[in-house]
Amino acid sequence: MALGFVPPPAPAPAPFALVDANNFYVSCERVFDFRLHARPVVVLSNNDGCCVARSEEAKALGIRMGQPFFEVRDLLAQNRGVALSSNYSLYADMSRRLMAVIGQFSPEQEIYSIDESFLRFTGFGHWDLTAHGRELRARVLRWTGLPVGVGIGATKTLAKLANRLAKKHPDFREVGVCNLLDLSPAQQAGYFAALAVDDVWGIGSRWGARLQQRGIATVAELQRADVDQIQRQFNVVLAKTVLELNGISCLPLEEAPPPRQQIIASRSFGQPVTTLAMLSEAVASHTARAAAKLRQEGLQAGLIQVFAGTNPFKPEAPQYHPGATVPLSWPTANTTRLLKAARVGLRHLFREGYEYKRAGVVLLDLAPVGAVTGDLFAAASVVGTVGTIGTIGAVCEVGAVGAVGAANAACAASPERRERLLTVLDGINTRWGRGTVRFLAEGLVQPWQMKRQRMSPRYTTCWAELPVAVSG
DNA sequence: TCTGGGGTCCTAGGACCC
DNA sequence: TCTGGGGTCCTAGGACCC
Repeated sequence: MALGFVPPPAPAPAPFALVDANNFYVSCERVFDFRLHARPVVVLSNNDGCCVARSEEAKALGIRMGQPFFEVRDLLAQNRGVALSSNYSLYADMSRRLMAVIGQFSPEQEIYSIDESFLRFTGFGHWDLTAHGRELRARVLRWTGLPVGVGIGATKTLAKLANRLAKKHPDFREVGVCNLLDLSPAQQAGYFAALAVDDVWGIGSRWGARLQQRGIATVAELQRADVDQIQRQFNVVLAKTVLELNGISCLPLEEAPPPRQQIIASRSFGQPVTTLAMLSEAVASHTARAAAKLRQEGLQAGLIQVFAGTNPFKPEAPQYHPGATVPLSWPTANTTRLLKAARVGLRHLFREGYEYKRAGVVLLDLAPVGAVTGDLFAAASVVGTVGTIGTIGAVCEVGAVGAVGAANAACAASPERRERLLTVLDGINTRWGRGTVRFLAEGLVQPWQMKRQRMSPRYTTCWAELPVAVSG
């Protein structure tokens, strides 16, 4: 017997695209310096330590992601290669432009990283998404100068995989777009059988090796794997990956970034540090940087962790990697209070007799300003709670370079005045560059600062460093 | 001589409580 | 002689990402 009501077919789930720039940092540099074209180029990590971006020519020389620079210096020199320090002001600004153009191709966009963006195509049923992807690619190149790859699939994981094919596979590399929805199941199976399992988003080398031990070496084999068994032997994350490979969407598009859980600021030193005084300067500098980021995002921290470490690549030297956690007596975004707390943590963990190579701070227990109860005893604490970590009364040892008087005045002043001082300080540093006005505790000479000897100009964010066009 | 930095999530195990 | 069990919270460690 037929029922009177036939439910309408469920709408087809919306497909995803993943767009990302090729060799992003290198491509940013090439936009402004034609001499970098058609030769090996690498961009180095902080401290000019490792290669974190490589041009195709550099990859062809066998230079690996994350490879120490000193290992490839000669090889690069022999091949007319160029190594550049990373220029984050430039990359962040280029990223902003890139994301704006990509966002013109769907109202649903997730900015996933500095050079990657997901799009979702809800209600694009009648569109030729492959052509849409080609137009995106052409417009990004025209408007920003950056080459991108486009992968399209039924889930985020499949879109990521398609993006990989778009960049690597000869069938797609020319157009730079791979749309899995265009392929028959048999064609798709052919490509997936040729891809290694650790080409899948979320599967690194460790799990790749473990999967291989269990006879799962290719993407096609992982796609056919038993989900429950994967969940038991690995975890729920990998089980979701298997579902996603089968077109069942488990990872939603995150258009608004989830609330941040922590802010980390740390650096390796340009040269080893042995004294508490110098370590203290470095930690103060990282704390000030983390605090500025905290305010920029409208957050307060309830906890600060300080850590330091010796050089793990020198195992013959005594190793020490301590950390200390200091709770704030109430949440704050005030640099002076955080500096005081960080200093307490550092004094606690510091031991003589080690060559420190790195230090940093983590801000935790983050909450939006206003979401947490204010300090009931703020006014009284200047005199009333000296001795407790982070009380205002103990903070006034800290001045500021270039604004010493103001900083000290504000330190003892009302909460409103202290807040205003920090706003002014942040404004100056945003306008004139980080460190223009800084706290005395951060040090004047800063001999521990990282190496950065190969920086390109901040072509798009600094008036003094704009590229100049010369005729003739 | 020379080896980055900033994030997230999951799980296991211990502490603690009733 | 004999010593529970379940729940929650926290942390450390391990995995992943770019």
